[in-house]
Amino acid sequence: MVIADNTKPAPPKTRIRQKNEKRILLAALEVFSEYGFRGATLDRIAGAADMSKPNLLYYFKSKEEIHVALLTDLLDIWLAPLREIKPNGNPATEIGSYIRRKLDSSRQFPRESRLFANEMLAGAPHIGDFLESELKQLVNEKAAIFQGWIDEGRLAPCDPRHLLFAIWSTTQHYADFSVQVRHVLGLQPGDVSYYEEAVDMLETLFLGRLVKQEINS
Amino acid sequence: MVIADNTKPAPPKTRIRQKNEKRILLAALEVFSEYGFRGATLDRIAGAADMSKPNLLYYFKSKEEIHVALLTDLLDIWLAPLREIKPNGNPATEIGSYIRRKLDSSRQFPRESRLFANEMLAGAPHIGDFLESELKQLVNEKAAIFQGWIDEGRLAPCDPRHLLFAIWSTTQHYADFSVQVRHVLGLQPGDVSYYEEAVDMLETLFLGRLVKQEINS
DNA sequence: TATCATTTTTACCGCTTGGTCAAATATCTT
DNA sequence: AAGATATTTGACCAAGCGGTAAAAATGATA
Repeated sequence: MVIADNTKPAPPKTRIRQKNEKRILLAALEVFSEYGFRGATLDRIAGAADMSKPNLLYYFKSKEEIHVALLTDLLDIWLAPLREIKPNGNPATEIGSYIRRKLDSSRQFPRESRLFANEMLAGAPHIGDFLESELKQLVNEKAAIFQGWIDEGRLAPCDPRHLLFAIWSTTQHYADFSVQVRHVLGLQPGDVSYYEEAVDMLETLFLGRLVKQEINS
Repeated sequence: MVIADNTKPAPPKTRIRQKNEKRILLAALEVFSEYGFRGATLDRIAGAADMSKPNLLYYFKSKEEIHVALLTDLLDIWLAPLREIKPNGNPATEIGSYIRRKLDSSRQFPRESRLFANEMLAGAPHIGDFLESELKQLVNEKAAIFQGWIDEGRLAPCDPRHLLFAIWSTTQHYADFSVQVRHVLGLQPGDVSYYEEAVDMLETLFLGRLVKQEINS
């Protein structure tokens, strides 16, 4: 659905404009995701985009406008894996592939994930509305699917929303806390060889049985 | 072990000094945990401590000194639950109580958790050393315990370090992403009634069996 | 109460910040 | 090539930044 925007008529997208807006957003993503909104500076973003600050402000009217543009793109990326969960499949398949999609997303869009994390840590000042409307609704929708499986005895009784929290946190951890992961595992920056181990671990955790049952003495 | 510090002789801790240092650290924790190091300002911290900026700088020589003081306290809090894992117990008990300790910590020290998260997101510029020495060593030590259980067949084969990642992320999520949790669950700020559900979920996840086995057609 | 050390305030500094403006330059169209 | 348009630049500004210096106020001590 395209909403007719009755704001200022958007300037025509020339070749140069398209290229430079992309460059700016990429640079801003890098800086915002590392330092958060307040910690990021236009000078730094302009520097990362290899562009003068007034030139940058020719394409985006303010720091906030850049941030909003990034967050807007981000929300689609963030929601996409969740939207794909279908009620038809069986729990193991659906949850398993959701985990893989989220893990893929962490690997492919680590900076977007950190941007999102920064926004959460700051108390979601820009996307609070999104959280309590769009996200909440989608979560309830998908939670209903899980609840159906629970009622059918195919899933252990639990609050599906907390199950979603667990999937989000474990998968996003590899993007948001990548420094920690790298240091503990002894990996170089950019090395994503943790991926297979992570998939194995999370499948064992969510789909298998981690701890064997023991008969206590 | 107390190390003799050959730095400037520390000023005597008067009543007033003790009280004000505490006030400053508390205010700084609030501000740093919300905006990160770069996004936090001395004016804001001074304001939150209800104190003039020069007065604040009378107690701490620089913004960095306050940050370091906070991070130092933080690391003890962060490591404490991990240190308690003992090789004697059985997997379910040890992992279960570790989860509960971490979840308690998230509930009791949410700002410390967010401070830590902010430092990670920024690439751990101040505690990188800690990560690749003290933390890495402790993780390896505890991972060896888990590995022992795996070898004995009491724990599913997996990389214990990734198991630790999963525990960290799921428990810290309730502090770091509390805005999201609150919005999705429809809770008021400060409402920690999610706690029991979270414990249940995580125990089912880590100690029980989430998904029932099904015979595929 | 006089003396001294501690604490607080006022005024300020140099630098960085987000952002503006007009002029200069490059690009597109005819 | 000329004119219109889109882009880039350099000079600038007010506010905010981390931090300093010195005086003023407060507290402890004798």
